[in-house]
Amino acid sequence: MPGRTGLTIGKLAGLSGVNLETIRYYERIGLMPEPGRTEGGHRLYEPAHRQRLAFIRRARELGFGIDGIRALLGLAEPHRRSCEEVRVIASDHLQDVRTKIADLVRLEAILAGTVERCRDTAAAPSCSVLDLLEAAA
Amino acid sequence: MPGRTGLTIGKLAGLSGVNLETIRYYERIGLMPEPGRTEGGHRLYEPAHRQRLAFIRRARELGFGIDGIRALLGLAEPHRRSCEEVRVIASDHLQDVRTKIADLVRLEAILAGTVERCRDTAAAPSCSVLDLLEAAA
DNA sequence: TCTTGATCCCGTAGTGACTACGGGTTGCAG
DNA sequence: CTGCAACCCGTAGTCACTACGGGATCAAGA
Repeated sequence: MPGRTGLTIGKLAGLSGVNLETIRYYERIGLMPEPGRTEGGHRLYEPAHRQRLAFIRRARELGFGIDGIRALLGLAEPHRRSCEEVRVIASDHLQDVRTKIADLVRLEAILAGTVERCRDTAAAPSCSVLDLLEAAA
Repeated sequence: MPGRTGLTIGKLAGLSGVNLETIRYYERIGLMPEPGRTEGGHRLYEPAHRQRLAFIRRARELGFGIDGIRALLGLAEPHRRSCEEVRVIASDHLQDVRTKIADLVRLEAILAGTVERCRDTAAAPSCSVLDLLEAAA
């Protein structure tokens, strides 16, 4: 009887660094397949599940959204791993990341300059941060 | 009877560039004070509301969260505008922004390198993006 | 004055990607 | 065989909105 093999969800969570509740969530939304169960109904995961979860985790760390990961997982199937399609998804995401960086860098310059002025005029009657926020558009 | 003055919520939304539903949301969560009403119950906004909403909008654009804005609004009261407290909030936020930038820049390097390799090996048997995601931890 | 159509009302539910809670069941070590 | 950790499931909460729906109100034109 091969029913004894497999990791419990808690063990998988510990090994993968993914929250237990998050694993169940991934199952609910169809990102992780339903694993086998013990007689009592506890989930039992096999190595393939662990690999898939690791893939998902790394993709999340790289900032891919759930839909992007779903697409990547589809393309990662052994038989039709179309590098071109994968590259499109990844470079779209790369573009998003670059846009976000540019936005944040602009923000950083504004905030840093304003906070710096604020420090200089610590005893001054007005606050440069509030001035920034209150300035007429 | 001074009940005629004021902007409707739609006008305020148009002038401020803040979504009408968002203005009502700000009122629900206590970020915007309740305005006066017409006899029929429509909101009527005065210049002070418009200024406060502009403040909120600019702070949101700078990435402050609702709680941060709430704190800033408290400190922006005319009598006790403590520049020091304001500076603390703003520089905390600045630190968050810098951390986010650093994370995204790391991400960008990984993605850009991988996508580039992917382009090079367009006809190769494996895909560098998938390799990245599938690599043993 | 009446009608029409734009605007506004309110409450509720949905978004993304989880996280937390609570009350009940199962598994396993001692 | 007992006790308690781990697991089950469904639901609700998070953040900062956005969308929807069915009804009321407003202002302008005929």
